[in-house]
Amino acid sequence: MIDKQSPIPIYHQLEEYVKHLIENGILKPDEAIPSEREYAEQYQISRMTVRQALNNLVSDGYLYRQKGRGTFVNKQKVEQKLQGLTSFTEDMKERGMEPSSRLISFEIIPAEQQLARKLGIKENTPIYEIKRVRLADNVPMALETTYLPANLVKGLTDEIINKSLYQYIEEKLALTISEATQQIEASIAKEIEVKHLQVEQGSPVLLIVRTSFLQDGTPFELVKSAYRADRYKFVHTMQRATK
Amino acid sequence: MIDKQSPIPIYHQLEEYVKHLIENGILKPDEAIPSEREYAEQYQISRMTVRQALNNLVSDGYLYRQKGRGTFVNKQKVEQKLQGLTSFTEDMKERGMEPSSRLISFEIIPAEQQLARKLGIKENTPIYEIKRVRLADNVPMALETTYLPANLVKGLTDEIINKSLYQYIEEKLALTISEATQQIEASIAKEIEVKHLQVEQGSPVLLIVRTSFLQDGTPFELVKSAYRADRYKFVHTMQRATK
DNA sequence: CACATAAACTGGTATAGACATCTAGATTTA
DNA sequence: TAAATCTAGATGTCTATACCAGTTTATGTG
Repeated sequence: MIDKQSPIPIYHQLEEYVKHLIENGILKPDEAIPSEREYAEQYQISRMTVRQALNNLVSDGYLYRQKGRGTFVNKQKVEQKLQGLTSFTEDMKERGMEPSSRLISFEIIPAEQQLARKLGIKENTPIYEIKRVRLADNVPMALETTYLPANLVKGLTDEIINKSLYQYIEEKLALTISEATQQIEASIAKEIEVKHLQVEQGSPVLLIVRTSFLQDGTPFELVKSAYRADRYKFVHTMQRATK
Repeated sequence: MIDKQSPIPIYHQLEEYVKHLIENGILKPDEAIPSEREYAEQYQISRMTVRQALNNLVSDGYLYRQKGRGTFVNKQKVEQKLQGLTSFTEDMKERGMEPSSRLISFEIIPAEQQLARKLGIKENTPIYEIKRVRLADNVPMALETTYLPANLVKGLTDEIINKSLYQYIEEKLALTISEATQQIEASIAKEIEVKHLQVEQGSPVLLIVRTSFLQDGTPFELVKSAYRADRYKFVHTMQRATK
């Protein structure tokens, strides 16, 4: 199991071995693993070397320690999943629904001041504005408006939009979205939302404004969505920063 | 600088000291810090202890190492910040407002079915229920209800609640919250919210339900908050998972 | 001056041992 | 029986040392 002659560091070998046991369910969640001294004894290695291996697994979230008790296996992270940064399409599929779209409008307009600022471009720079009703299992779920700087995303057609905009962006344009910020607020459906979402006047809606950034930090798109509050909850998971 | 008699571990003292130098710009990005052997010599501590301190700073992103060259200061991450996992108090301070609370009720009740399930306890297990109006700059911002299993958090008094619940939990009880999931939805203010948030009937509110987990995955608290939609937007940042 | 080589650094890996602190269970004591 | 105490074993901290493997710099040598 542990080869002291190998050029691969011992701590790394042990690390991979224990990780393997966890990922294959041989060590179960909340089960105590052998103590540091046991590992050291069994493989005839130093306890500090064992600690180096286990510490790495702790910081990777595979294990947790309890002083005086032992070291235990963590529950398999439900999902490393895309921490919320998903497209509508991905999001709905995740929820077991069938996503679709209905294009309302698609045009090139000059960016008004606020929009220009958020997209990091000059005022009146041409941008695409795409308005769509987003459906899940053929029921209106959200009214979505996407803004894209025209210079970054050239040659957009309504055909592309109807297929997969994100796929086009990632594969054809070779642009990678690495980060996004979202603002989420509650509001009352405006007239256009009442109409397209088929809700009563005075109904609540969840407004989500997302700005996405490329790897170099360039703002890339801005999406404003109004979700039917009776059909959609925004769900996400967060980790606490290790102070 | 380093006090060997202190009950605070030496590596932690050194860690805090170097972190301080970085955060205050005394050590600049890409600047090499003293070598491990220099630190060891200067403070008369073992090199392994120095390594423990520096390793922590490396995994926290403050430093990076280059074999044979040295250890260097990382560019300050645009945001180290608590990725959204903040208390109301922290959140409001971040926004430049002065947080405060008004206790509405504080009692021990048996957990009803749904609550029990979400907290991973048996039905009718005693739990604390704490209802508070949360204020920012003395204006009602949210109505918040916190549920805590009584067996996990013993000896809670309204005095503690009025100071800092989280501080009490982390410092006195030595419990660390590592993860949380949130559900965010839009709704219309209910009667109790109309009353305490001082809004009109029919006003929209942002409902946030957060479940927090300890390091071992035990559900620890459930917080239901209703925010005034006209005063509060939920903001967060996400990274795209590296597939 | 140009170039190879050696020396003097750097961080990376590993050892063996010591003592501290915390936990859980066994044992003793009131 | 119940409470207090002890103890074995777990992780946490720390030391002193050794050697390895890269990188840089000084030192010679042609």
